[in-house]
Amino acid sequence: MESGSIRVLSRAFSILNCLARERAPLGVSEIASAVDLPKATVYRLLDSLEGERAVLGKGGRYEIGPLSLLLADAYRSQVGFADAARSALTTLRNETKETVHLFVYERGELYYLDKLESPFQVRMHSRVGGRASLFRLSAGKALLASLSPEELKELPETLPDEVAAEFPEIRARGYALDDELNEAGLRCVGAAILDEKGRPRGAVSVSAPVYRFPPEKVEVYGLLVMKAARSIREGVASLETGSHAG
Amino acid sequence: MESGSIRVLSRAFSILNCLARERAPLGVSEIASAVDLPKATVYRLLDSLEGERAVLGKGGRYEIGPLSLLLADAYRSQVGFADAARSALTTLRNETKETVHLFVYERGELYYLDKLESPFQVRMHSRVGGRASLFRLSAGKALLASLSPEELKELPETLPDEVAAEFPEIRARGYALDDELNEAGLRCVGAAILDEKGRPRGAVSVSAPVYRFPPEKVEVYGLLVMKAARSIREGVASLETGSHAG
DNA sequence: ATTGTCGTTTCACTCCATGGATTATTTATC
DNA sequence: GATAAATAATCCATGGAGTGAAACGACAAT
Repeated sequence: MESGSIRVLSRAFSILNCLARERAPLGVSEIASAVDLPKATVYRLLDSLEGERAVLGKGGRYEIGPLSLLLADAYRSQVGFADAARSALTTLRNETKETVHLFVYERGELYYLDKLESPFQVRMHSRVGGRASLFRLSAGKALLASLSPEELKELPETLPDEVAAEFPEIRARGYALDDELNEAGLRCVGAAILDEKGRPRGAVSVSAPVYRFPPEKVEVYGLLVMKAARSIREGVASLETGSHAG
Repeated sequence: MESGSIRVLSRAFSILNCLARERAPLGVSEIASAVDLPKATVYRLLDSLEGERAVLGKGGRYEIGPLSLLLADAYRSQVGFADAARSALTTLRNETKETVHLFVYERGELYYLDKLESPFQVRMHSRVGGRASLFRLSAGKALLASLSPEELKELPETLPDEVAAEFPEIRARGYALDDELNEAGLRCVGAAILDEKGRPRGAVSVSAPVYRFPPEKVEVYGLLVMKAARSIREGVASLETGSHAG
């Protein structure tokens, strides 16, 4: 249990997280057993959440409600580069014809902010809004390589040595490479999005199955990813530490 | 006060709504006065919300957190046509070079689901996730025109006669027109997105200032909007009443 | 008809959120 | 750099608000 956590709230959010995971309308009993709470309690919480439009009740079945859109839109505008990144991502996807990801870095953690799928149908089970690994993804490693030593020490998890060993190479190239580290048969390159002070705010990456992503393409895609990262930074009026929305 | 509403929850969500409105980091005191609650209470709620990643605390200032992304992504996938619509929206925007909106219809209410801005810089103060008027927007009227008489009676608000009077025309054309009704100097056309049973699930619209949207273009844009609505429907594997995500 | 399941409602109990007061910390002013 | 003002963070006695077992009603399957 966290330090200051109001029980009703953590319960309510565990229901929301449950609904977000399932992505399908669930009944009260299903939810109750999933979050391990009495039916009556879950029912009351759902009722209350529905009043806030955080969930949507459809004849006894519940799902995530439209309030989420409002909040996510606000979050995106706070991040600052989310909107500006859309066109850069589109370009990158069109240039590579592969799946591209946008990440945002918040308080030592990396989150999927957006993605554009490859036109080829290949499963990539990344989920927008989910937490991403700083150590296993190319985007994460590219981001870490641009942190100061002090910032590296403040990370929630300790930095593995083998990741730190890659930093000189990443800094020299400008992008990070991930060779089937995260997932077998998948290769990706990622670059950090830096603000005006050189601090990382997020990252971009291109991922593809190795059979479409041979070693000789690494350099090509690497440069494209860097170009995208740069254009995202430049496309934003201000990427100051306290970026406000217009 | 709603029927079954847990006080802590409605307070927590009023804080989230407040942060979403402001779109800038706020201090505890600012929030407390905005939502009219004691500072200590707001502080505790923020602390708890931060633990859930629903808000993000940055040195005494708080903003919406990344959990919103996860929830919104789930909501989009539940809606079913949100992802499929992206490419149809892009096409529509490129064809018209004007701002296009995507709406979702839920329980008698219309919500902004997505938008693509015109390359021309004209302010259109729509906010993704916000509620949209069923009676004043072309998209709303197009949607209403495709509802059955029984469904029309179940609407949260009573249908104005002048709106109902437009239905025959809208049904004949296949799209609805809004002549500066919603906002002076703004014209838009909208079409409903129907599922396999002919029930409306959402709508698409094109909006432009009248000086770029003369009467002779209404028919052209109207047909394009209809084409987009149709392609969104067809782009979705299943738009059944209980649409699940893959 | 019967049984089982699930959503909904009830209500007495008690636990937990409450908020005024206090302290710590940061920011502004001279 | 000392003082003051504002704000964030902490504490704790209190009672009202959330709790959940149980009962009810609706529906489906057998």
